Amino acid sequence: MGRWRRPRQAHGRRQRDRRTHRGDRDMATQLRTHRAAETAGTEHGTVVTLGGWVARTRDMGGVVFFDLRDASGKVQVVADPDSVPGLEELRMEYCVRVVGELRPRPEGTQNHDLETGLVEVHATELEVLSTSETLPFMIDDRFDVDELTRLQYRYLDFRRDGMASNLRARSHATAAIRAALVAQEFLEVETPTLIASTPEGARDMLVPSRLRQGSFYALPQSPQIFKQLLMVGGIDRYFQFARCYRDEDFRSDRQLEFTQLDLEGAFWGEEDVRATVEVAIVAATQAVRDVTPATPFPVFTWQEVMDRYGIDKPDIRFGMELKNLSTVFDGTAFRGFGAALEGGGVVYGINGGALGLSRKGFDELTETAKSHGAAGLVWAVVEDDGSLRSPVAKFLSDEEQAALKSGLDASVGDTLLVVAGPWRTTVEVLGHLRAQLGTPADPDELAYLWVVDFPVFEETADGGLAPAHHPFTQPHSLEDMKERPAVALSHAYDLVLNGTELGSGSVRIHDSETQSEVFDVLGIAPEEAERRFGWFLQALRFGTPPHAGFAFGMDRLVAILVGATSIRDVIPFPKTQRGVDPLTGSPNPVEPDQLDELGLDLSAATKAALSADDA
RNA sequence: GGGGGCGUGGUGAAGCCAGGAGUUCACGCCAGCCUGUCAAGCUGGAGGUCGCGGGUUCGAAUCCCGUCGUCCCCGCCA
Repeated sequence: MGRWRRPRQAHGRRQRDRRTHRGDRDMATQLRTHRAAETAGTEHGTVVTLGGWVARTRDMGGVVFFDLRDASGKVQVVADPDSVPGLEELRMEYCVRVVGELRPRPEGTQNHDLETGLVEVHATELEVLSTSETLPFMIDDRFDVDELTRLQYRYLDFRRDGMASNLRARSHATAAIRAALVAQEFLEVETPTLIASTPEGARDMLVPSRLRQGSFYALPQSPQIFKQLLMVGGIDRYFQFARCYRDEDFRSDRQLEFTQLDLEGAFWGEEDVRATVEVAIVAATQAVRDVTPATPFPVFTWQEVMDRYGIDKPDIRFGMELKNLSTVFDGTAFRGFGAALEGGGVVYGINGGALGLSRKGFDELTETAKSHGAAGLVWAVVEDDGSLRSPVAKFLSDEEQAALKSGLDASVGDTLLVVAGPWRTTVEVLGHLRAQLGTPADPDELAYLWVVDFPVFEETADGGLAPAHHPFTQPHSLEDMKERPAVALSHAYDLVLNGTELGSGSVRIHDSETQSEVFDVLGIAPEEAERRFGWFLQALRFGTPPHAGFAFGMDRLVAILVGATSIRDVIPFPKTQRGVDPLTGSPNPVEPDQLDELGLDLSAATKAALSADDA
């Protein structure tokens, strides 16, 4: 151990300092003996010293109450202004130290909404440790505050119960995962955050090099290659809470920098990965929610979730599954369906339940469907007499209407939504509608699931094929990949929770021969592969063990576990949608000298924009 | 890159559609009263360039155009 010793803070008891017992009143003064929440279990009559913030003052004239809040909770302090100087000057969020006797509250004045509501501290001494300016917002979750203001004063936001408990939840989840993995003999290994840029994937965050001007580091989008090198190096089981960086546009569940639990194991296949990730997820869920999700999590193939839910990250807390109605409309007179079927397409539908939509509502749904690529949307409402009210009812035979109703298990009042077209587009359109219309019966339910057997390629906007995962993913079959790329599958898998993709992983390619061939099929020329990944291909030539791994987003996981609508609520200092930290003002322009040192010069347009901002 | 919501004393909102004096509500702030409150209560007070710029109008927080900020969504995120 070094010579720095930290006072032990566990259970709120500060390690006793010997000098206090000698009666020193200077630096050795014990600033507090108890934390606020501990007063509930402390013997009446004890003289306690508390340190914390003035949450609320209630000045009755002859007697003053205030709530003293610290990290553990709150306790009421009561005092007589004649005997305790400074009491009437107290304002919200003053930081104070209070000495007083712990007493039971008089009969009838207990506060059962407060954990410490049966006691109160009768103050004999009050010291204002520091005062507070008028607050920009109330330290009280009952008041909604604009998020920008919260971010500008994030340190005050932390004093509010919501953020404080989110930060605790995150810490507990992290600690639980670490403990669970260490118990399974995983090694926590750090990997660099200044690495080489590779063009594929998300946009890299770049850091200019001073020692090699004109060259740049990239911040990692993930520790992918490094953890594979650890496997080559015989580390066997690796994990890391890895900060990752992707310079793409923001969403409520996306930030420039985010944290993944990254793990990898040697001599592993898919089942080993799933079992281990489940251990980590269960540990985190228990730590935050105090519930134990059933394991193993359900496993779906990609094909199955697309066909049943129209999305690769389904929320299965509610039904409303997609149904293939193609056979129902085989030979139909309705051209909207008939043309799609004749063109090799499909007809799928969902039962939206009792939506009670107006004509305008249906128009909006139709717009949604079209914006996701549908030619149109057919809707039908089951009337009291069992007939269908629909713009296209007159084109559908009685048999087709009956089969539509039975195919979607429709009851009176249900709204049926039907889309026709190419399979992929059709299911995705319905998947969006399902996600928009469906509501889980129990919003607290946690529905974890695996999606496996992703395709190797996915279709791009211009009809071409692009790799769906990173190029180190093991395909099911190299032959399929070459000969039937559109349907070839890979050993890639996702973990999904309540309609959110938590993370993904894969079985990796572990020999350079296969890796080279995959690069080739992915359209990366041998020379290019050698130039960019030569060192990695070289590493694979030294007896690489089969290995597989996973990474999931801690921000997303904790956000869902605590019920936050945005990961910003579980990130201490997040950035706004424009990538700005309103508290510190990052990113900011730098001095010309700094740029010179890096061999950089800003474009004329950028300089002009900067000086315009200054003016 | 595109679509949408929002921007009004320190804070949160209403006012905007249908133009007529910075009007209102709650919290906070300042002063006073009050001995059992706990989002204390009562009385009084201070505090705003209605994000910014332009336009329409006799007159703009309100209508129009632009711009900035923020949030949500599409694209993007191997």
